[in-house]
Amino acid sequence: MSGHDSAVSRLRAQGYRMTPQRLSVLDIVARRPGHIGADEVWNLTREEHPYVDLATIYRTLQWLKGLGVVTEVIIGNKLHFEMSDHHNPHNHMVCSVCDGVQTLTPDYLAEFSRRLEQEFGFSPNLDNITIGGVCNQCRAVT
Amino acid sequence: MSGHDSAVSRLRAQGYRMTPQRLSVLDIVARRPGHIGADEVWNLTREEHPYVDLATIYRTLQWLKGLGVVTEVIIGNKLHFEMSDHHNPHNHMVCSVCDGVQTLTPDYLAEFSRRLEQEFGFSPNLDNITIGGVCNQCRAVT
DNA sequence: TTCGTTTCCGCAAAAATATGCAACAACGGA
DNA sequence: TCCGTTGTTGCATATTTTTGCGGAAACGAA
Repeated sequence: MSGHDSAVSRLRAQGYRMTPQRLSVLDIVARRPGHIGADEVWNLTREEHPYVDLATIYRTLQWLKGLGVVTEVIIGNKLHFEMSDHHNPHNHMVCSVCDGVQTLTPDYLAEFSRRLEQEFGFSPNLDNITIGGVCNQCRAVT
Repeated sequence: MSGHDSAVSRLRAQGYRMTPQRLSVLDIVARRPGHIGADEVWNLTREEHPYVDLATIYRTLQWLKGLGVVTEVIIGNKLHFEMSDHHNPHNHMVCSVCDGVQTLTPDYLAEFSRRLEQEFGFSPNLDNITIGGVCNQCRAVT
């Protein structure tokens, strides 16, 4: 059993049905160090359950994202996912040149977030935010 | 002539070819107060040029975005665009409940941006960033 | 004004993601 | 263990956005 057992029991406790599809998706995302694309999740899932539909993958991933179990990272024009680590929460900086990903503790965004809340009453959800830009190396190449 | 003349001459000066399609897209986005969806740009463009292809709309919009002429706003799962106003630059907060949009001066992001640059050598591009979350009213309804 | 170069566009198709609906199956209760 | 309820899935299809390619057109040069 991989490190997503607690997530599974929590979801079950919340009344969600843990289907083989969902378990498989969770397992695959948890196994992967770093992020994984939706298409790749599908391919890997089908090795175990050849019948799963791609729509189910997308639905499951969005569902897990909404529950805070996985985090979405936008790389190029594609969605990637990784397990949310609530002990080590982080955001992502994605280089638009090399598609490289660096992580960032949410401390960097805390002040910003607090001000939006205070000054506008707007509750930002920054969990899945991806910061685009150009990384050090790619900028140097120019 | 609408307020995008300067943009047109600047683009022309930079050596880009100003085709009727591009002029039309620019005109439509400039005319619209606030943001407009890609599909709607297409519909309006076709009233003048019935033959334009949707692909051209997307290509043109991405091109203008890259040049800083228009700003992208992600609303729900759709892309919207508006003229960049360099005298009054702003970002967007989009409510995930009501899809309402509020604007935000980039001052709020300046400190954050500066730190990414200094501490990671990462140059974020925050021009087109959209902050998701829940607005005051929608939170109250709960 | 015509010509040549080079960018841009229309078309077709693909890629990526989302959704409606009927059939199915998870899980608590009998 | 079996059943019924109700949340989920598979399937088909829609929607949104992107891309490759060959022909068309913009714009500077002659």
